[in-house]
Amino acid sequence: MKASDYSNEQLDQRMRSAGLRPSSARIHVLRYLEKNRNHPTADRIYKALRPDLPSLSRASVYNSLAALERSGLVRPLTLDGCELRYDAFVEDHGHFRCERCGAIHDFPLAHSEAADLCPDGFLARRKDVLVWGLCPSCLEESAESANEKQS
Amino acid sequence: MKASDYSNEQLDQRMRSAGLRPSSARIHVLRYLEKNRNHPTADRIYKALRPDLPSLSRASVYNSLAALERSGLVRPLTLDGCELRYDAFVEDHGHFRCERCGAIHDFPLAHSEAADLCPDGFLARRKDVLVWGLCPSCLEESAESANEKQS
DNA sequence: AATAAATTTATAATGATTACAAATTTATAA
DNA sequence: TTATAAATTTGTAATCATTATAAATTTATT
Repeated sequence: MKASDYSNEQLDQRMRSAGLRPSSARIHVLRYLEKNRNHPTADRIYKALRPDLPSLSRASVYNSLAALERSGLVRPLTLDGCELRYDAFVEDHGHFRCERCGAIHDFPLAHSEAADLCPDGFLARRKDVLVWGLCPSCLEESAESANEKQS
Repeated sequence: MKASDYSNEQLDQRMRSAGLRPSSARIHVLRYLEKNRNHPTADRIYKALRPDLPSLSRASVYNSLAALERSGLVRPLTLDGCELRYDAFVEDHGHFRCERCGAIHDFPLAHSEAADLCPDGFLARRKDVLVWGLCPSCLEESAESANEKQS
């Protein structure tokens, strides 16, 4: 993504073509999500924007996220129990959460998988795939510690 | 599942072999989840058990669910934003939510899909797949109403 | 610049979940 | 069985995320 894509004019245009009034709060929230692809919560976004926008209210962040979601510019996801996170990457993709280090990795869903990921006779519009397990570096570490025990 | 599987002795045994102390609250919660495969929330379970167990507290339902989850006897899932649901069917499977009628359908994950559902180099331990869309009967209805408009 | 409509703000309310300490239940050993 | 220690349950208060609300502000339109 080019730097110019974060300009107000660019975001303004994208919101207009999505049928959304480009208010100040919405622009800031969307720009934050474009720059921070780490699935932040509403509260994290609020706290991050606050220093530069002292008048921003928590409710505006929630309102903006709801509006952006309705227009398809961002999508919600749940990683832990009961807290919504948001993602400006709206194409279908999977999320991998490492049980050891907690890191989240995005991964693509191959077309065949995505198509099959739904029983016959059902029409799939959107998919959320969340996989828990061990990421490569944690796998390596646990292999090493197993070796140490052996030798 | 046989009727005998709901007996206290059976549930008692399953909990013991999972390394869990078979307390009264846990037995009732697990039996409810075995019988009601509709992904109930903690509050739904609490309200359903209350009439027969007037002394049951909401906190015990939460505690029991947490203990059952730790032992792998039930698994949590999120269907709507911010409310945990529980499932006594712990094998990997997908959930389909109809955007029109709201019904939830469980569907199996084919082995190949399940195996591929994770990038190379990662070790998958558990998967959650949630698909939104239209179920067969709602698809049919929307096709009918489209026909009416045409004719 | 004036007006109407939509959005934001600040705050209160709600809903789900967790924390906590006292009371009870469960497991273990005498 | 009874005594004891450990774990669990209860009831309540506290917390955390989110939604509701009404007044103030901003945005789009005339």
